[in-house]
Amino acid sequence: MKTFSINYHLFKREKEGIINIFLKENENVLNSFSKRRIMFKKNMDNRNEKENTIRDVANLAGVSVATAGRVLGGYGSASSKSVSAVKDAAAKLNYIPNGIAQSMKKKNTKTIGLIIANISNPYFSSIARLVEEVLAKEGYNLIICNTDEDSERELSYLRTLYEKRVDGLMIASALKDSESSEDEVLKMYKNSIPTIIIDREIPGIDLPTVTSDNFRGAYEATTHLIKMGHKKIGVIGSNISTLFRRVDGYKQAMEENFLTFDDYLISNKTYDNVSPGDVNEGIFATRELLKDPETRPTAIFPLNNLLTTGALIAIDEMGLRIPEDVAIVGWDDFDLAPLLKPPITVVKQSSYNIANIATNRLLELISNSSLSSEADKKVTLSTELVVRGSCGNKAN
Amino acid sequence: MKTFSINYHLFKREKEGIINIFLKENENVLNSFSKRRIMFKKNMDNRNEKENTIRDVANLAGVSVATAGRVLGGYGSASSKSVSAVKDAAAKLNYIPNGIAQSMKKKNTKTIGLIIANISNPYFSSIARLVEEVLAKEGYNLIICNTDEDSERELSYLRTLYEKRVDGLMIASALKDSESSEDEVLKMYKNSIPTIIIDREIPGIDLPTVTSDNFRGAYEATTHLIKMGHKKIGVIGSNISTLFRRVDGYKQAMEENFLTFDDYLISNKTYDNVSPGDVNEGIFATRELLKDPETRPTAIFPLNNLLTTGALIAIDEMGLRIPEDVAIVGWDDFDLAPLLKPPITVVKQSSYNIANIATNRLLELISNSSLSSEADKKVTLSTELVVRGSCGNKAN
DNA sequence: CTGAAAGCGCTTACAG
DNA sequence: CTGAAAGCGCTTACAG
Repeated sequence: MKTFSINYHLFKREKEGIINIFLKENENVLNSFSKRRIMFKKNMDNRNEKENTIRDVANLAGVSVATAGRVLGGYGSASSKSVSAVKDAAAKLNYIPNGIAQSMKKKNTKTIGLIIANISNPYFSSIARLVEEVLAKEGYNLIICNTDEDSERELSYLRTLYEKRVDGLMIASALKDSESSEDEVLKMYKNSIPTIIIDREIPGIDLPTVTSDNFRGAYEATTHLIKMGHKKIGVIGSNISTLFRRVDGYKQAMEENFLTFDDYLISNKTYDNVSPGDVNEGIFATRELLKDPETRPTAIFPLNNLLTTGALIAIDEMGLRIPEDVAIVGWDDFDLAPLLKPPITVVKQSSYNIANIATNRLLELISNSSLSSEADKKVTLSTELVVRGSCGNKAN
Repeated sequence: MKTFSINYHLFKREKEGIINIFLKENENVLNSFSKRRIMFKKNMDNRNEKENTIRDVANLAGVSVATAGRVLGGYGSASSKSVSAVKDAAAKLNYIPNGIAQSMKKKNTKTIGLIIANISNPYFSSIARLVEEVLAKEGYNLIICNTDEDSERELSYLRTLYEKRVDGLMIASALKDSESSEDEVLKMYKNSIPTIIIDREIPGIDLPTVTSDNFRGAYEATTHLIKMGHKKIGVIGSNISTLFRRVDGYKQAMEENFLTFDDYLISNKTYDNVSPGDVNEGIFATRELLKDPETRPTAIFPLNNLLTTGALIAIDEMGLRIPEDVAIVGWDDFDLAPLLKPPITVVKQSSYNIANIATNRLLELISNSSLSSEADKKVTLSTELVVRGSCGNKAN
């Protein structure tokens, strides 16, 4: 029995059909594994063969690689004769430059990473939409990473994005307040990639930030409920740093109005297989909060959009009436809010502004390595309380 | 007045502070433009300086670059002594490999491109969510591109993604039926990047496809409305290829029931500054369709989720009652559908299944260069009519 | 197990 | 205006 030594150069000669002949001749001797490896190599080689490089273009145009590069890349100058020869050749070969090689030399990738909890959350998806739109105009592409509020995953994404040498990073961090001061985390963020933090600050990390005024938004919503005569108000929201700020706003409003709040009114439990702040958390938490007619709050305030959806589902399920049995203020406005019976009062934050400001600052950071006005390194956008009909009025 | 020739080597000596001295000495002579250029160069050099390469790791570990690569990349073998020396060195230098250079050699980028109409459309965002999740487990990142149903933008994205040498492509194409046979388009799609078409077929392009059964979904919904006694049924949806299929399903159902449909019942107008199939199109089209009590249909069927939202908004605005004044079947289920008064009947398609099947096939395509079963190259998933209360019953 | 060297496909400083 | 050559940071076939 013969042995076969299939070396690299043999593969290279695939053009001349050598591998095919080789395969035919020895069909029964080769085991299927090595056959598969050879086929794979063939496929790869085929793929590569199709790919014309700038060298092919230069050859066909009868100029040097340098000149071809100058014409195609628009850098340096070339005679009009060279220009047309190269352009013709490129068109004929259907040449598409290799951006990887370009990135290698130019030290940029024209790619930005966006790290968020969950792209199917309308709040994040509308941010992503706008970020992508502004970025696309400047020639950047967007890589999207879903953390599901898991900081492990966030760190793993960060590492991958660094490896890919993205030109910039926009992060709605899953890091909890306690985690953010760890050394390793800091190291990741402090690496030299221009970074903008959105949606929530990362305590202890000094980077440009664009957030809503979470504290004030929650404070105003709670104050509104109090004005409408509610004294026992429940909030829903677990382990996300934004929500901590909102809970603080709630507490402040309660205290200022001399209202006490028992612990059970602040629902911040996490549930198995439910990521923090998700619809199901809203459903489960609302059920628990409202199940006992004796102790239940007269109003609830789910602290983000998905929790709001969950709360509405649970309330409907339980057959409770809004606002007679329980009033509600939601977080984030949504198209159908005015159509529900009754229409839902919400705290509205502008994903449009967050995305726009953050993206423009990121672009500024990328081109200048610094922000023009250090003064407003932290941008806080005010929220708006949109009063509709879901809070009732127990005051009159 | 002196002239300055600041050459490359001078920049390289920035470490020794030469540029800083140079800048100080000539502060008033340099115009701000050249100062900025010098600062930029400095910044770039600084950035690069920080970046440790595998060469630095090898030097520190006292081994060759090849050995360092073998240890860090996990290919080939190395002595345990080398392994620990290299690992220590890498950790000490906070070494993060350059994925660009790796891609250059390995001919892959571990990146997939997803081309969709609009990531802020819940249908697409839930697809994106799932695609990203499956992909992330296999070590791929996802670049997201919003076309807004504009085929020009789609082609431009395609080109960029080819330049970036993504390993695979998933496309819900904005191409209209008429455009898809153009030569240039075909050329783009026929390039050697593994590609899966989702959501809608591209006529004339023979690539693996995963779609819902749009025809049948619309046929069933229309049939349901007819069974409920509706004879004058309007549909809403403009220039998107999926919607053409749905219109066909509607027509078929109407014809089978010997119902005539005037042209005005098929609302397919486009509006300025409104991308096809968007909420505003739903609002505008519904207003027109329902404005005249004499001619208005007794039921409407908006052909996608955003159009459905728009229709609901318009109906509410006009003060019409569902289903007494107008019945409605929506496309795509949504969390709040059961909570509206009345609950909305919808055609439900499974973004979960589309995303899952499409992603797994793409991964298969990437690793095998072909699909195992050519037979089911085109996968069509059935839809489900979820009957709630928005269709009334004129039949009794 | 290991190192020297080639090469991936570009860009660019240098020298005509 | 143009070409030869170096180099970006890796991987890998080859030869010890």
